[in-house]
Amino acid sequence: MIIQQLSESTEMYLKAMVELSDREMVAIGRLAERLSVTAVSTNEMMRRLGEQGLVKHTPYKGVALTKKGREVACNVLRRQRLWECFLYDHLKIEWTQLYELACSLEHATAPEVTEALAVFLGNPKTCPRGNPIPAADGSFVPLNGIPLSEAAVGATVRVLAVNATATDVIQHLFERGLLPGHKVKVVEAAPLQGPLTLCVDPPEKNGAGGKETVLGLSLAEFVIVES
Amino acid sequence: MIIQQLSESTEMYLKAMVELSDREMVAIGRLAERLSVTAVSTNEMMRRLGEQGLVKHTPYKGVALTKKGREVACNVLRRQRLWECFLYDHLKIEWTQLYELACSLEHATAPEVTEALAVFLGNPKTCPRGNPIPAADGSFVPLNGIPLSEAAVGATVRVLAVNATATDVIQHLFERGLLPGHKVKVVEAAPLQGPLTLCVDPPEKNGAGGKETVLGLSLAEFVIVES
DNA sequence: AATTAACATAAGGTTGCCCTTATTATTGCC
DNA sequence: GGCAATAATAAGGGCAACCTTATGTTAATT
Ligand SMILES: [Mn+2]
Ligand SMILES: [Mn+2]
Ligand SMILES: [Mn+2]
Ligand SMILES: [Mn+2]
Repeated sequence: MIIQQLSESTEMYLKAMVELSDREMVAIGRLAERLSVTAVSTNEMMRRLGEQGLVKHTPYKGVALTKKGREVACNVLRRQRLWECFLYDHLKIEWTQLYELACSLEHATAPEVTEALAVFLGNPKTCPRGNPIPAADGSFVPLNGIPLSEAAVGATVRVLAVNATATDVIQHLFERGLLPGHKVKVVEAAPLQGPLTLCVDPPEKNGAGGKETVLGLSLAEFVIVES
Repeated sequence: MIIQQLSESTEMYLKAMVELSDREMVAIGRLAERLSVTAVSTNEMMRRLGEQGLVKHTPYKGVALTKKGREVACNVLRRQRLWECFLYDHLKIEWTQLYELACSLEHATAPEVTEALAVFLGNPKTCPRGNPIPAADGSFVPLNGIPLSEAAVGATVRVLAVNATATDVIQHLFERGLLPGHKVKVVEAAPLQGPLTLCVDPPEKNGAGGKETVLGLSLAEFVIVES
């Protein structure tokens, strides 16, 4: 099987699919929204990727990655998360910028570089945003957590990962202390899909005495906490 | 002055110009050849870059970088050579692959990353291929050397840099020991633009007892030696 | 069963960057 | 001064990714 170079666009569509829902079907609309592209463009692209055997599109149901597509997608994830480690640990880049900066590098990284980088970093298992780094063969253990938006009111949970991709969203979460390792107590959930009221604390503390903050439910979806 | 993101193509044209002849005019044909693109395409591109104020095209004379264009070009060079240092010194990537691998990364590197990388590397002045690394403001001291193809017969000179960009050419030169620091004695130059006969030695030696090799003149142009 | 939101598809466009082929212009050289 | 190489320009295309606007189609909801 000859693996030709895939375009940045192609890689981003595949990565978005695996990020949105590993192994399940993804609605074209969700994909389009995530990539800031119209649904028509996404449809076109899914046709092209279908022809290349990277995705399977079931009209009116959604798209799913094929085995080959998932391999590519996981490899993109690997590259992006390895770069996040490097940027954070060695270049001291701000946490909020990691996703965006690594998202450029990921498409310009040859396999030799990816693997040498992994060795250089000591084969890390997790990126600074808390997500697992797929192995060279694409395998990885998915996080065993739930979105903060689904945590029980009154519970105190630890943040495992932050899944947002837009830098302004990441910034917003960061400013409220919502980073991996921090403890969060869900003080209150406003009715009718209203915002959450939270107490957020650094790791040592317990999410009770910390600063209180209000977080929209759609943003809380990006924060993965232990279940 | 708002600096919008320039395309990879644009950056490569500008970089090729500064590599071919800093501050002098470059013939469209030479540029086209270097980039493996037709002269017509190069002409088109020069029109576009002209409209953006990055180059000045004087028909039948050649193209030259504007001040703005040269700034961009030097910044691309900086990124590429910093990456070469990282790939070589920290990732232990093979010397022959450095140019190609760094040439991808250079276009995906934001200013924050470039500067943090420079700090991480200790602000190196030279890349593993021997070329100077422009400072953040674009300034750099050009190498004070001549192409090996212009060295006097009988002379023993030290290699300062290797300027080739095609990996197979770099490989060819590498196999013959033509790397920065090595000593070369020009044993003979065949007449009528014929090949050079060389003795190449590692740094300690003196380019006399080393292995003898024959090198085409067009390849010898890529090897910069002290003048 | 009808309605509606989401989705699919068709059609027509744009932009960037590449190509070929043909024609014209310039320049350096014999 | 004429010739050949080089360069420029014109014209016509291709392809990947995007877009809008319109028109069907499906499926979930009432
Ligand atoms: Mn990306
Ligand atoms: Mn490049
Ligand atoms: Mn069309
Ligand atoms: Mn045209």
